[in-house]
Amino acid sequence: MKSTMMKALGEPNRLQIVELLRSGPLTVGEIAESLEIRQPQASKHLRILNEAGILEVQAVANRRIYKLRQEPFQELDDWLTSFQSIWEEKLDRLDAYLEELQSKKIDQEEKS
Amino acid sequence: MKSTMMKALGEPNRLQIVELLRSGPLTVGEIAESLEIRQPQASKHLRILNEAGILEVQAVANRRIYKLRQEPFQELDDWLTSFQSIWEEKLDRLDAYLEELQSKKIDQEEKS
DNA sequence: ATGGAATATTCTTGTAAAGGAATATTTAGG
DNA sequence: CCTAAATATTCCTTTACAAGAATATTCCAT
Repeated sequence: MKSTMMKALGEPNRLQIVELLRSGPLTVGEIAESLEIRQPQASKHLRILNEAGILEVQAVANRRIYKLRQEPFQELDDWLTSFQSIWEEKLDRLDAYLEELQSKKIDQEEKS
Repeated sequence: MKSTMMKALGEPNRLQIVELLRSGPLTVGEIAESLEIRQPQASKHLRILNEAGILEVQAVANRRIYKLRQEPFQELDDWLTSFQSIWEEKLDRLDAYLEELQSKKIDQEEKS
């Protein structure tokens, strides 16, 4: 679900992790060091991002290499694109809406 | 900040409000009714969305008409677009990364 | 001015989420 | 086997957040 992804990215450290991973895959330790947070917190944040479908892991010996998955970002982008088309059409129809309210009010007055 | 917007949209009701407002401006009461939540909760969620810069209000007599603002969505879209270019380049360079790790390991062995 | 409708705010309470410290797990190397 | 490194997990405490109920505010019509 989109709101799961949003929620995951709503935490500043996690958004920073995503920014970091834009430059390529990284290990937990590298991420923790970059963000200046402790390793367990890094692991926890990575877990949440992973469970939200934003990341994927590859185990290499001792290490875990995390990288971004493309799909969720693609999906989000599609969603936003679907906004663009509507933008001019419906969004700024405040005038129309006000008139609508106005006519409802008149109806109501006619009844009384 | 982007994470503020994400955080705001990370709450399911609030994301639904945004979906609703895609069809045009609405009053608090209409939103509450649509989402089947109580008016005070609707007001609270709208407040958070508003403070995140996602909405704007127009007072008309008794009512408050909320509508989407374009800018934050545009900004988010730009961010996502900036992902696309990086996508093929750096993201899937796991091979390269592994080799890098490998060479570091060799360095280390040379020292001992 | 009074009452009612629409909305916002406050207060409280339950629950989730984040950080810290400690501990468990896995893996490679000796 | 034993140790050290990298990572994950658990437990605890504190903070943040959402829903509910009640109340305040604003505005219009009478």
